Amino acid sequence: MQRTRSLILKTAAEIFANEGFRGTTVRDIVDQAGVNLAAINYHFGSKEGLYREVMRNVLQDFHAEKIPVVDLSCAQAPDEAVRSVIRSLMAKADVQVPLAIGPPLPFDVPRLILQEFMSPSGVLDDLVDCEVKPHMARLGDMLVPLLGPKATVVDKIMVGFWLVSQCSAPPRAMGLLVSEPGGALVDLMAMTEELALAGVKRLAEMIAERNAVALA
Amino acid sequence: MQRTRSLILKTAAEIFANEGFRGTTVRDIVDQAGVNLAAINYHFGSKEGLYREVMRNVLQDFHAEKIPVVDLSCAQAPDEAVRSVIRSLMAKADVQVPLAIGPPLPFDVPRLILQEFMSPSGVLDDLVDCEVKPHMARLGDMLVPLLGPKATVVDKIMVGFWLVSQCSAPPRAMGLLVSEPGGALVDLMAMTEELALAGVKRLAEMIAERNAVALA
DNA sequence: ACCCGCTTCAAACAAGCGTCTTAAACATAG
DNA sequence: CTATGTTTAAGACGCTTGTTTGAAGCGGGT
Repeated sequence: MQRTRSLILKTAAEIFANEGFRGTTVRDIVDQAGVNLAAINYHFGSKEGLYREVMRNVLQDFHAEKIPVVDLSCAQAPDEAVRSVIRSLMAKADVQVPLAIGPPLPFDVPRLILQEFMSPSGVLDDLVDCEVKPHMARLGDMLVPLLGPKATVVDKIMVGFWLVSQCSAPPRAMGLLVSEPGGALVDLMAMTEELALAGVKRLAEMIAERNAVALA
Repeated sequence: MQRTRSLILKTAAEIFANEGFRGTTVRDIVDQAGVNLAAINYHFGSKEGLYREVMRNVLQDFHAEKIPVVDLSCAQAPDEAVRSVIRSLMAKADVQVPLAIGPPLPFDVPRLILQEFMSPSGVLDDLVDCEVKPHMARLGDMLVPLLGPKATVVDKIMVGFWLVSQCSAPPRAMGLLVSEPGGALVDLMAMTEELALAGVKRLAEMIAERNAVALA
């Protein structure tokens, strides 16, 4: 039975996203998951092993859910495709957004990734090249008509990284105000979507422009 | 002589910005600062007290260095004023940028703040209203011509928060690629500046627009 | 029934954490 | 000089951390 295993994975992803790798304790995880303390080391070898597995799963879901958008709509309506991805990236358990593709992930994926960006654990150093970057490049693929034919893989990865950071940090920062009376509540997500869309298009333009002059 | 005290403050700010509050140990700080372990509790009472003091100092420098820009240039050339602030915000010890105003702070201020955004320590909960938000509002003041006369304090704070997050998360995320051959090295900061400028103006427009319809 | 591999459990482990204590050196001002 | 405020030193305090242990529980096959 792997019920305990998946329970740990689900709970750990949530807490890792909230507290980061170092800020999370294995006892927090097992308490919230309602499993035994030793289960983590039994199933994943160590806290690091669990973190690796969480990231692997996240990126897999990431991959599976985001890719369909690319092919179907980048021909005519790239804006709406990008918007779908942005909404997906912003999907969070306690801030539900209507999604164009697939069910929302039960935790804040970009936050999980951004936690790793902000204070790298060092655990994923050997995984980032073969796991993380390819998935980010997929996000950049969507903007290939904007990036131009000379876009490198690095360009696409950069766009993906930018997009992920964009969908987590700004809404989190601004979200600290929603408790205020008169604060922008419902339009926070809409604003983020608008800004991310405009920004990612502008970023793509700048990259395309740079590649053009580099060519000459 | 309070040499030890200021040495601790300087070193702590750096490590807090890199590792976050929880990821930082007092022994890391005293080792790197070359001072005695008991010095932290002597001068600041506790690790939390040190963290509070670091944040207080950061926000003061913040205040002192950013405000002059507002008055002198928001009349004719708000773009350049915003750019100055953006460059200041991006200032980092190991990524020097030419600054329009004042010397660069010796550590990554927006990163320090964003660390707190991403996984709140709970230490600053009582300070955020009377310390953090006013300073963020100052950043929003700069865009008052764009925000319109109906802009609330909350609007300005939101713009400030957005700007801070914008100057740390995206360049950090994209910066993970600069080691790659063919990656965008020098233009990373320029791109961030461009995107942050365009974004903050767009954000201000959206807020002004919302306030306009709320009025009607 | 039995044994078997897989899983769960409470308890304990060593190491690291923030903090506190006591002591002695050092500086500076009155 | 004395007196007061800093700084260093070394050690220990509980507590939390990630990890390990050995026994107990479980389910299926012969």
